[in-house]
Amino acid sequence: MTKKRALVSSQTRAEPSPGPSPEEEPGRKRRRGRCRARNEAALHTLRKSRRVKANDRERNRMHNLNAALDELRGVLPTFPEDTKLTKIETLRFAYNYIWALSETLRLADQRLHKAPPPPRDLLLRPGYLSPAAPPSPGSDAGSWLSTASSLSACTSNPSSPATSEDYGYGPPEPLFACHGLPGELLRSGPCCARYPPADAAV
DNA sequence: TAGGCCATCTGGTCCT
DNA sequence: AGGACCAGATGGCCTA
Repeated sequence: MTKKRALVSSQTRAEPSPGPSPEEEPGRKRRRGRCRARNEAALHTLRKSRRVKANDRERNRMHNLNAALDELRGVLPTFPEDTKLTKIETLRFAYNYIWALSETLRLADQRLHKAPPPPRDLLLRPGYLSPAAPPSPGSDAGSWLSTASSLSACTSNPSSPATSEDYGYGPPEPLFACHGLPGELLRSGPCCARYPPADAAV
């Protein structure tokens, strides 16, 4: 494993602390030079040990970060279940997933308050819940609903970001496409994050 | 073999 | 001063 290998290497790679040179001789000037050499050696070992500590902390920090990322993976539905999303996929998918969940809540809330339900044929339209353009947080769903007809279900590829925008704060990629009602979205939509089912297109 | 993903190291910067 | 955070560099592993 890379991790173990690197761990070992970081431990073994530590250079032996430079001791006093063998050709040291007694004498005043020599002694001063020896002091300097010792100071430098001490400084060197000090720096070295600080670096090693810093490396250790950094490694630990990244492990914590990865653990958090794993937890996030754990709550994201994928298909097959043991699919491991990459880091970037996990983050972008989580973004979309949260958006989809809140959109579902909003729709449910609308219905609860007797708002006219969206036409069923619209709900059943392929890609209804797969915003190709932006589920930007707080945005109105209407904007992307209008583009729904141009979407194809489960065709996006999250692992190949197309533009530099993908890494910025621009609209997220459509990591999944959903076919059907919001409930179905929650159950099966995001499974398309990585392996779009071939029969997903309705 | 090229490209993607990842872990680690490292030096710089900011904060406490 | 020391720790946290960050971004660039490097090298290994895996897959198409």
